[in-house]
Amino acid sequence: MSRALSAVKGMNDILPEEIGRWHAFEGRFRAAVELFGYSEIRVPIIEATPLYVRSVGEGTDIVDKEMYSFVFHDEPLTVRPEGTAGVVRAYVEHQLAAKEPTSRVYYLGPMFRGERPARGRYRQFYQAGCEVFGDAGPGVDAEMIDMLVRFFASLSIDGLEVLVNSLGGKGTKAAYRERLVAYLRPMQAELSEDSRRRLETNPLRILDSKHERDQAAIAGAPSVLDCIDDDDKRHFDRLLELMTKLGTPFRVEPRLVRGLDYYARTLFEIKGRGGDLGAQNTLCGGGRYDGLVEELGGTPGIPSIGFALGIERILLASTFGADQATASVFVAPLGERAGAEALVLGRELREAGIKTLVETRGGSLKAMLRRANAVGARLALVVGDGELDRGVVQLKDLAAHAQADVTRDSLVAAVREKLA
RNA sequence: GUGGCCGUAGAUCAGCUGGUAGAUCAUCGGAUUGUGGCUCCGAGUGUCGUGGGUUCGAAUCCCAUCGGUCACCCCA
Repeated sequence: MSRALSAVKGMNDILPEEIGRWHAFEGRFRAAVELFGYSEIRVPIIEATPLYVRSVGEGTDIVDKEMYSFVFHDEPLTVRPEGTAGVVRAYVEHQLAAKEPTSRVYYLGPMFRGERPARGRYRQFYQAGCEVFGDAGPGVDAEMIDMLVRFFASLSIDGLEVLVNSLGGKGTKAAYRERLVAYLRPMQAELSEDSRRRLETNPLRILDSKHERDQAAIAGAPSVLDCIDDDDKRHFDRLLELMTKLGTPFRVEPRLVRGLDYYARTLFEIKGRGGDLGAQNTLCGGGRYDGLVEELGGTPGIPSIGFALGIERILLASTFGADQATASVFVAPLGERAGAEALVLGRELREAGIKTLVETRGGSLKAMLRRANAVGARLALVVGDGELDRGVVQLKDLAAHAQADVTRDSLVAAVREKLA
């Protein structure tokens, strides 16, 4: 539909009819991660642009072309494209490292990236994520992945696929990068245009290319796992051992890389298949970013790991039901006197904690009862002149097709009993 | 950002090789002036995504544009 005013491309309204599933998801997510000791942290949606340039990294697509950046009173600002950078900034700024040995936080909220929208990919999209600071793993790594797999399964998402890899720490990451470039350079003529450009800017990303021209080159590329040092290797092997012990399904994918620079060591991604999920089937991505706290000015040596999951994608991939918001009681008044009384009745019921909808528009009784059914009410209260004169209300059990007059005084109790 | 496909009532769609619109569901009303979910009857709504062009005449052809979607890309 074309209107004079419409939402900005790639940004969507979440309407009342859909919000139930969002609430359901949010509730389940909070419950699931709080069980593991995570506490919510809320950080601003706008941060200084250099924060993202330094953490996500120059040469990444996010920083190079997808950020909503602007200058406000001479200050370069960016609407957050991801959640980790802001959380790390807050962790460093408030010196949480000095207050507790490890910190576990989670967040929930909108992120913004100027990509071309498609199913499961929007310019304003919602992520939920967790971060753990101060634990070098690999126990947390395994616990975190297992937590996610179980959480997704509880949401009845099928076809889950867990991919894990290790990029190695700072030193080995750089060494591998050189080795990869040395391998690819001789065959650069055969590579796709994008990959040729990335050879200079971000060679690791070439491994992730689905371009047909790149497949042969990628297949023969040296594996990161052959380049990582002994420490990294021990960490990774222990992670796999723990996941096996937990029974968490996984697949080692040596070509798994991410589009953000801060990752090091453990890297994982969880994909889904079912539901209405389209081509954008990565439900969750995460990994270690051991050097980031120091990079952003925090205490050196504080390790960290985290993940972010895409809420829209989870909603597309799953079938769990919405939180119900329908009214329990529908009040149908006939006439003006009853209309006034209906408001009073409604107030009494709500004060007793009963979800009540008063038909303030009036109309024929037939129409009102139809509406009572349509909104999913369990009980209807019919009030007309006859009832008012007798000091009663007609209490109707919609499912049972039964009705009885109830005195005004005993109404709340009678309704309670019916709903119990 | 590049390329393909699509865009008709609130929703899903029909409308052949051009003669200015229909179905189903939903909505609302009615079927003894106060009793519902089924049934029956009735009603309404559309600048046929938008703008321009071809034509006596376009939802139907052409161009552009916007939006959606798929692939690339990217990633959640």
